[in-house]
Formats: sequence, structure tokens, C-alpha cells
Amino acid sequence: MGTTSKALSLLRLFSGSQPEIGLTELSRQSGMNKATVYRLMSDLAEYGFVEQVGADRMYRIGPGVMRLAVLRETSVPLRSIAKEHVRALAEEIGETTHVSQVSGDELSTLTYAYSTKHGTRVTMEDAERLPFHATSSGLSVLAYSNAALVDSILSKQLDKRTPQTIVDPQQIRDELKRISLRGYAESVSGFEQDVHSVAAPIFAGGATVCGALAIAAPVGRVNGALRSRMIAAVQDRARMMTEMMGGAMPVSPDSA
Amino acid sequence: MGTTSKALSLLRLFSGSQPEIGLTELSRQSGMNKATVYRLMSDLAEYGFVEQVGADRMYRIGPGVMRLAVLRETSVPLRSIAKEHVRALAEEIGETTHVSQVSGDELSTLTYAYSTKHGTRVTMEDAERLPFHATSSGLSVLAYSNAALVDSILSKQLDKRTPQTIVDPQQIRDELKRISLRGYAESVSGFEQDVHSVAAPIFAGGATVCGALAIAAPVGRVNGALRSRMIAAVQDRARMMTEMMGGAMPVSPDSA
DNA sequence: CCATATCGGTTTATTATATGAACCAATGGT
DNA sequence: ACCATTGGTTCATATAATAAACCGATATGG
Repeated sequence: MGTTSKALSLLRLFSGSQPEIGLTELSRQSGMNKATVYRLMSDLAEYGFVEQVGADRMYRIGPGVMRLAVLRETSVPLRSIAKEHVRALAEEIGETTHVSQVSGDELSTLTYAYSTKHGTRVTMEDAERLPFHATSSGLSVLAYSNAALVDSILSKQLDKRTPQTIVDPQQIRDELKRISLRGYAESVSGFEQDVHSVAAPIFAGGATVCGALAIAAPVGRVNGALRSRMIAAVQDRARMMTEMMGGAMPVSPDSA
Repeated sequence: MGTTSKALSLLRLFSGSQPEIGLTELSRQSGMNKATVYRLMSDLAEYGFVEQVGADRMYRIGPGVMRLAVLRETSVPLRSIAKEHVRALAEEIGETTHVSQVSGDELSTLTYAYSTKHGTRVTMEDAERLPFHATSSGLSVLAYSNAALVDSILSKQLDKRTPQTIVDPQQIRDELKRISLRGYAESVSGFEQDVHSVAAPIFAGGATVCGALAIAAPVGRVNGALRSRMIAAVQDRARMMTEMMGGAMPVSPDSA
């Protein structure tokens, strides 16, 4: 593994539930030597990718990434487009909505919105990494991804998040076929217990999937009528977002 | 120079005016060997920090930075706070406003807003790097930065952007004193010809400067009355932003 | 239409750089 | 007062980065 990869992999350890990490902890979680981690983090800090904060010198993501993020958004404004639609869709349906983004073999939450219509709702975590096989977002993305990514994801051991999570590769492949035919994915308690979600893919230039739009509701609230509305709305909105991204649905939907 | 630093320095080459760069061009601009750049960019691409696009395989900032940016914003929501205030302030004053952010020894534009009140206005570039010595934002930040940063910035050769740009280190140090006493910085045609700007610092936790709020107007429009309003408003808003950031003005304003 | 320049990418011997065990000093809990 | 843990540092060793030359493809221009 190259030195650069090691440095970048350290950034992967930061998450919404773990936004600040100490040197020793980074060393532990990465499996790298403490001295190595120290030097790599120093390099990252020099460029503003991380910063040290507080008396205990914990590391957290630094201001430098914001400049790059602004730059990214000017060429690929997925997040700003997502923010609008996610808000409107949450109000329209009265349930939690979110947009996630593909980055290599990772899928992470970009933005989300809650509805105040009900007292209970599905809650989200910032910048959470979503498993492809266990979420409707992940499945909808996979259904329109190239074979290399699908193989890569399905060749690893798939985490059985709940008793309902489908972990059999062949079963998932069959499901991907169905998803690409009907245009949306669905997951009932596959990721979190009692969460029913539907999702549709979003495409960017060159007809490549760049993410997914999803609606997530408590299982008990999803009756036939709501389910129909969710499916129609999520597909409609995703189509609008694709348009705004200057993207297009691939002509041959499967394995683009 | 370490390998990690080399990789990260490549990301610095991307900017609003140069959002996509080819392999050879990266090699040229960085002064590094083409093979080295290739490997480094491959590493960066693997982690989603850059991606290759189009038939000519140009590189641009990738989706991976967005996840980190979302994470950063949850702990330090400078950009989301800035967006609100920048909008309101632009309407209140009727001129262009922007917030920039400190990252190490760099200052870059985070967000900005235009006013439609006048036909002419100061225009901004996304994620632009601002020189500390030639902008009101930079000076206001420097006035509240630690001596190490000030020395580091002023020890380099200062670019004379316009005939009005002040490049004498001692003259700048004197100005920084004045700025920290009165609480705002001012620049008339120091960065761009015909641009008159005022700026005030924004502080985060621990009374450290994290950026600056600025108003920029065409020189000809800034009469005594407007200037007074700009100065009062920019300080007032910056104070509000500091509060929302959970920050505070340092007790001893100079060289914190 | 051929010659040439430039592009992204690859190879391989050489060399510079990253590594990690051991070691500090400081802090905090028992 | 002690032990455990923290962030940080050192330096001989070993591994990983480097750069010149090369390749095939595409574009340019006389």
C-alpha cells in the first residue's frame, strides 16, 4: 500500500459518530504504527485536511476540504440540487428524504430533510456511509453501475444488518435486474429495523450514476396508498434531478 | 518533501479558473515527474479526491471531498452560517458580500452573494484564494492571527496586484495594529482596481480567527454615508456569526 | 496523407524516503 | 505514589518512491 493511500485512508476513519479521533486511536483503528500515523497526520494538517483541536490534541476534518468542496460543487452541483429537492419531497410526502452520492466503491449521505408532519420519523446521520446491498439507495445505484463495481461489492462478505437483510449475492443480482426494469429500488427493514425505503438513481453527464434519492418511512406507516405515492414521487424527483445535473438515463439500463 | 505532501499539493493546483487539469499539465505546473504525478493522481482517484472525466481524461476534484465537507460542516458549520448572513447582508447594503475562510496559510472564498440593487457590482470567483496583504478580508484575519502566521505571510515577497497595493511589511504591520484597535479592515483598490471593501473577522471556539466577512462595492459608489453603513453592518454581522460559531473575540486583540 | 508533436500511461534500475521499536515527557485516574 | 495512557520523537533499517526512456493513440500541420 502506497504512502499516499495510507494517508487518505486515515481520513476514512472520521465519521458522524466519530468526528474527532486521537493519535493513538487512529493508530489502533488503521493498524499503522503510531509514528507513521503521526507523520501522515502532520502532512494532512499542513494542507488543512485535518486540524488538531482542544487540549487533548484530537484530530478532526480541517477547513482545507471546504475549498475543494466548493470547487467540486461548481462543476458538479449535486449537493445544492439535492438540498432543494430533498426539502420539497419531504414536505410533499411527509416523510424523511435523503440523497446519497457514489464515490468509488462508497456510498455516503450528502443531505437529508425531515418532515414535521408526524411525531415519529426516520432519522439520519450526517455523511453516513451506506452499504450498497442493504439499502434501497445502494441497490438503485448498483442496478445502474458497471459490472466491475457490482462484482467488487458482491464479492466481499455482506453484512447482515438485520434479520431481513439479503446477503446472498445471486439473490441480489436478481433483484438488481428487477430494479433496472422498473426504475426504483425498495427495502423493508434491510438496513434499520422498522424502516421502509424506496429509492431512485440520479445520473450525471455521460449517463453514469452519481447517486440516489430516497424516501424513508416507519414500516407501520407505509400502507398501499403511501407506498404508491412514495414510488411515484421518488422516481419523478430523481428524473428532475438528473435533468438538472445535465445527465441522462442510460439507454441500456443494466451494466452500463 | 514527503510523498503525502506532494499528493496534496497537486490538489492545490485546481481552482475556479482551472477546474480540470490534464496529466502533463499537472506535471508541468507541479514540477514533478510525469510518472510520479500519474501514480499520485491514481492514488487520489482511488479515494475519490479526484476523478477523470471525458475522452481526454482530464482530472477534476472528485466526490470524495463532499463526504468530508459534510462532516466538517457538522462540527464547524461556518459555510452554512455564512450563507445566511451573506445573503441578508447583501440585501441590506445593496452590494456584493462574501465570507472567506482561513486554512493554514491560505485564505479562500467560502460563499458570496450579490445584490440586484445596482446594475454594476463587484463579482466573485468560486473558491478563490485571496492574498492576505491585498484584501480587507486578509488583513482583518491577519490582525487577529498569531505572530507566527503574520511573520510567515509577510516574510514572503508580496504581490503588487495594483498600483495601490501595499507591499511594505512594516507598513502592513502598522495597519494591522490599527485594524485590531478599530475592529475592521478596509481596502481601496488593493486587490482589484475600482473595488472598495471593508471586512471584519469571524472567530470560532477558543477565540481563534476562522475567517472574515466582507462587503465589496465599486469605488465610485462608496460615499461617506455608504461607507459608514458598510463598516457598521459588517462588524455587526461578523459579531453575530462569531456568536453562532460558538466563538469569542480574543481579550487581547493583537497576536493572540 | 505522411511526418511530427503531444497526449496519457507504463516499465525498471536506482535511490531517496517511509517505517517501527524503543524511548520521552506529560497527564490523569486509582 | 503509582501505573496506564496520552501525544510526540529518534534513528538504523528496509521498503517504497522516483525519473528517464519508452509505448501506443490521437491530433496537428505542411
